[in-house]
Amino acid sequence: MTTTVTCPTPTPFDPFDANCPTRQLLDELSDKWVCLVLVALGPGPLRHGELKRRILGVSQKMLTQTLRNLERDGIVERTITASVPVRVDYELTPLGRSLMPVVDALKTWAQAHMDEVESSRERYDARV
Amino acid sequence: MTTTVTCPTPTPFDPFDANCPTRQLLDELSDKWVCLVLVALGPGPLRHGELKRRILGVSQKMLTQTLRNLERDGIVERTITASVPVRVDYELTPLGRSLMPVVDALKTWAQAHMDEVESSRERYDARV
DNA sequence: CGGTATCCATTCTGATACTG
DNA sequence: CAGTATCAGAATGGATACCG
Repeated sequence: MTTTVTCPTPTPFDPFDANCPTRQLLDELSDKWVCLVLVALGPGPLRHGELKRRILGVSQKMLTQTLRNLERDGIVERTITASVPVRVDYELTPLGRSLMPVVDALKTWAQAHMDEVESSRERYDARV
Repeated sequence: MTTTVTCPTPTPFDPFDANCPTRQLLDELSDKWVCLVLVALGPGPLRHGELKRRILGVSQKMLTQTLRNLERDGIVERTITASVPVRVDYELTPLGRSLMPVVDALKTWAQAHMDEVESSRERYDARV
């Protein structure tokens, strides 16, 4: 006889497996600019140039590349308004908004614990 | 006359500023292996080899490098037991445990929304 | 077992120039 | 304004060999 157990989280996806698609997705989300872009888009749509000015130090190339990936994943939506010059807005999709709290928590954690991390680094570097 | 306003979150740290230390910290946390290492250490201490077997596809070099960074930041603690051969355990510090829910949420999000992301990608790739 | 050091191919990224 | 194309230099990461 066979017994079937109902599991509360029946996800077959396992990022610990190198070949699971979630491994690659996690990798993509763990990108230098993803967190900042998503947090920046949290309050509402922004144009390319506005994003670039908000996220100091990002190059146009990297910003575009990051936005393209997020658009492809369905996390960000790109809207083109035909005008002269053309206007392009980026905003979070519902999927993107579901990710927002997560990346925002990451940013907030970094801000909240920066001091602790810095003093830990000093201690670490001192004893070498 | 000067009025002082008490702010609930008086963090002067701003990761949108390229020179803020949180920018670099966020960058470090957004590393390919950090999330997996922390999630793996969630349940309890693990040896180097155990971690390597758990996180399929990570090279010894990358695992060591990731662990060193996390140790330096005070997120992971490294314990050496003198024996033959030597035994090295890694475990989350209290600071690291405070970060756990965040990275776990990221991993869980990836698992929960992998299907949506994949179908979005197919749609995106189809219209090019 | 855990770790370091070295070598080397690959990838990444910023700068620059150019298009619609 | 938004974006693409190109190219050279930097950073990355894997493989390998070796140490305590």
